[in-house]
Amino acid sequence: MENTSDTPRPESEAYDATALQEKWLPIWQERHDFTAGRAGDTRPRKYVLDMFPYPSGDLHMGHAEAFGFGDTVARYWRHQGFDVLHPVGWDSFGLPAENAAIKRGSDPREWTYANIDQQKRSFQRYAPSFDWSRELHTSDPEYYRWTQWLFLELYKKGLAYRKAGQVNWCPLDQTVLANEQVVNGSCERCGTTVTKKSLTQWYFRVTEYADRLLDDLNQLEGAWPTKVLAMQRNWIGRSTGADVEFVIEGRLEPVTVFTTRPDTLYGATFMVVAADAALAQELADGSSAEVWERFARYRDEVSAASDIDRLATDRPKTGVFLERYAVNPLSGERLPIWASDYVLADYGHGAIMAVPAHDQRDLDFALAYDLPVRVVVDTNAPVTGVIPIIPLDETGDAVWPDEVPALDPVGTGVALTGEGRLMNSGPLDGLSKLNAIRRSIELLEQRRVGRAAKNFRLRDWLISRQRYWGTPIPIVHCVECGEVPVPAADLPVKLPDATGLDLSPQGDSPLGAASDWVNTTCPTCGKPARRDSDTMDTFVDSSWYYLRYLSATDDTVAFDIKEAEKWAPVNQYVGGVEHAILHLLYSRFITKALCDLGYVSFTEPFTSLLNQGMVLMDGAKMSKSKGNLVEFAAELNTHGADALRVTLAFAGPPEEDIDWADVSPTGATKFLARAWRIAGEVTSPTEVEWKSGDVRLRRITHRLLADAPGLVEAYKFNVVVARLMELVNATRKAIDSGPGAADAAVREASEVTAMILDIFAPYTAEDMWERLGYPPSVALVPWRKADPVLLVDETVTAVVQIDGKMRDRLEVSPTVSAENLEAMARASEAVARTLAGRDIVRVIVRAPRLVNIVTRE
RNA sequence: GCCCCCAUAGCCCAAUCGGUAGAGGCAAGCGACUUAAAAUCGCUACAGUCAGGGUUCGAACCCCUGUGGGGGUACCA
Repeated sequence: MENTSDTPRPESEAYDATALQEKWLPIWQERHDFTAGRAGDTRPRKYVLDMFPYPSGDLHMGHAEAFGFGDTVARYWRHQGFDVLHPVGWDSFGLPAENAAIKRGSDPREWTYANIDQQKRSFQRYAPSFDWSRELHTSDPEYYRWTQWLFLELYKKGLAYRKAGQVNWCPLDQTVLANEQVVNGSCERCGTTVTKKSLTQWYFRVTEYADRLLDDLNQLEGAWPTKVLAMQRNWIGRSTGADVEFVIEGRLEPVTVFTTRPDTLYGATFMVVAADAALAQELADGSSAEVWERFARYRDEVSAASDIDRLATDRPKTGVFLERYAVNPLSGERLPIWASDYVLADYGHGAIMAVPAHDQRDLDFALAYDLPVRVVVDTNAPVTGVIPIIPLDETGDAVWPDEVPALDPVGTGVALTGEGRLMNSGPLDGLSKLNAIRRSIELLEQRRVGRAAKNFRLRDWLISRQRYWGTPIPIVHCVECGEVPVPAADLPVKLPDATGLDLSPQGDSPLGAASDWVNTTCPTCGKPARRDSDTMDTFVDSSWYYLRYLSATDDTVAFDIKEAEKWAPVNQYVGGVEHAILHLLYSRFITKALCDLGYVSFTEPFTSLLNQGMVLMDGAKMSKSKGNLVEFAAELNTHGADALRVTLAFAGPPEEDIDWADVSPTGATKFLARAWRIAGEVTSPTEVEWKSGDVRLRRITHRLLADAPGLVEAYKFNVVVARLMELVNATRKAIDSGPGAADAAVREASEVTAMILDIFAPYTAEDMWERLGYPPSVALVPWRKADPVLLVDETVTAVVQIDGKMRDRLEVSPTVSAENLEAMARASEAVARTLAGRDIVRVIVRAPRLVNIVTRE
């Protein structure tokens, strides 16, 4: 290869991004520099992971951003001397492939793998430093075999089970929908209003881990975005209170209700059961024929009601009186029982005690049906430890209200939910809310009619899908033996060929029609049996993929425990906030389950998380229909990978959205060209003595070497790019109007530019490195140590303030003493002038930066 | 309704611990080079930090209230 560093290029030489890509890509593909975990490698390890892409169409700008950031982190750690595992794969099962197949009458496999080919080619040009030897596809039998293994492990532990339940149902597509496929109460595909249907489905028992999933979030504080932590906490939604048993007249078994306010038990004036719960039906069955009929009508209305109706929280409350009664376990009071849809069948026990005075929903219901309302907490009474907020007037005096608000929820229509003192509550009278909660639970426990309890918003994870393109559930249904797990030796249960199968939705999994496949023999008794024809939610595939990368080519285990010890958990996870709840929660759950099963020794899969923002265009999410789509391929062709990556990194903090209309890829190209040109202008030899170089330029170089690690680790990529621009500008100046191109500091600056630029713009950096006289690859160059001597300036500017206002500046030594600095400040002419006629009260000195003289007139 | 985040030049964004409001870019203007243009190089201008209050010697930064924007969630007892 021609060495260009000693022959200055003509001025007209142009930076050509495309040429650099074509030059270096084949060389890199030969070198495999990013293979991680080579035998004998003793470097410390880092695992940097991007959320793997779903292969639909080509890569888009969102991919460009996320994978750009992930690669910046990966390359950075490599420069810092780590053996970095940075793998990539494909989340290649899923509905879009199936939809495309139905539309064209083709095989989802073909569509998927064709897209993967295209995305892979784009990726290679974009040049993230992936270890391609670990590439995986969740739709490969060699992958989903281990997803099936995972299912069976959970099954053995009782964490995978089948139950009948209400599921989202699209009446047009005749299929079950995942929660995330229901958008505003409509099917995301056809727009039909989604209804509920009762079906027997497979679930993972996530709720068993609810406490740990919630509590362990504290470990991630500071390492995950606060927003994601908040979303997970809300989603899990733990609430504490009590289970209270109510005897039902004419029924043997008491009914248990959950409440967070057992203190208000004496204020309960009726009971409500969920209209779609079995209990409601049972109570109606035991009532008069008239009630039974009214209830049946109401129940049918409710089940036909769409999610759209349910979404309207302000719609009037409805319900049916069942003409049955419950007995309050503390007061002995007789409470009428109603059925209503504002009580949810699958939360708590599907029944509540209604305290209309202190719960807004109960109050709304009571007002709608003219039910009694009894206040049992005096929210005007002062409570120790609770500071009442009294408004202040302009002079700072307290403004006491003319009259205390009346305790009248019926009149105001507003329930009293605040702090207060108990009243009308027998043994609880006079207690504060908190103490009354405690006391009421004691009373319930003494009388064996209740106990402290907690409940979660989180529900078990429904994993069955009536789809073809997913991981088959490895269970055989036998008339004799029931559910029988497929023996490990028979895995994988491979998907049958799609040809000849009707993939269009008809309410059953298409696999059920593949008679050669579905009909089998029972592994236990050998009699004819049927395979489970559902496939798993693709979130199961992605819940453990980070472990498969560690043993991607091992066909004996899902992942090697020793490899997991070495690499996992993931040090840096990068991906979109759209997965803030589902994927991350599922992955956390699976990790905890695998920990309990003894396969891993950690409980959290991703120790730190970066959520990149979205790439917008003209303030809006990009879409073809809006006509504001920025095509990744087109941008890549026009500007090249480096300029694209620099543009995205430079646009702002990575977690914030980027409006493509606000940024300038041509600006990025200009910067890259300047940096690259300088590398060609350097005339000093590679073995030049750094110390001989221009100190001013060296200071800038070394400050960047010192600051960049902290900036990268704080995800301030935009600042690092800005600082690189500053360095390049300074180098340019040194060449043109300073010590000139032959100065050692110019070479040093250019080498450091190339080394750091590699984390954003690998092609340009690699070519600079060559122009500077070195062989590839700049990606493997160790981070150069900043010289501490160069980090200290000869002089610093000290600011002299009087009463906080800047009055003078002094050039002082960075080691100036507080006494000297104060004396210099007092000696300043500008200071003396301002100080005339004022008494000095205090002097605050923060050497060497600041003196503040505080005065009094 | 509840929860979370954000607000700094025309625009995108910086500002380690509370200590000089400006690092960088875009757009703009001027100049050098050029027969000219592009490219390149150089120079210039532009805000007092959304509003109001508080704490402090000192606030873009901490606290309170409000406004505007974005996101999450939705009858969870």
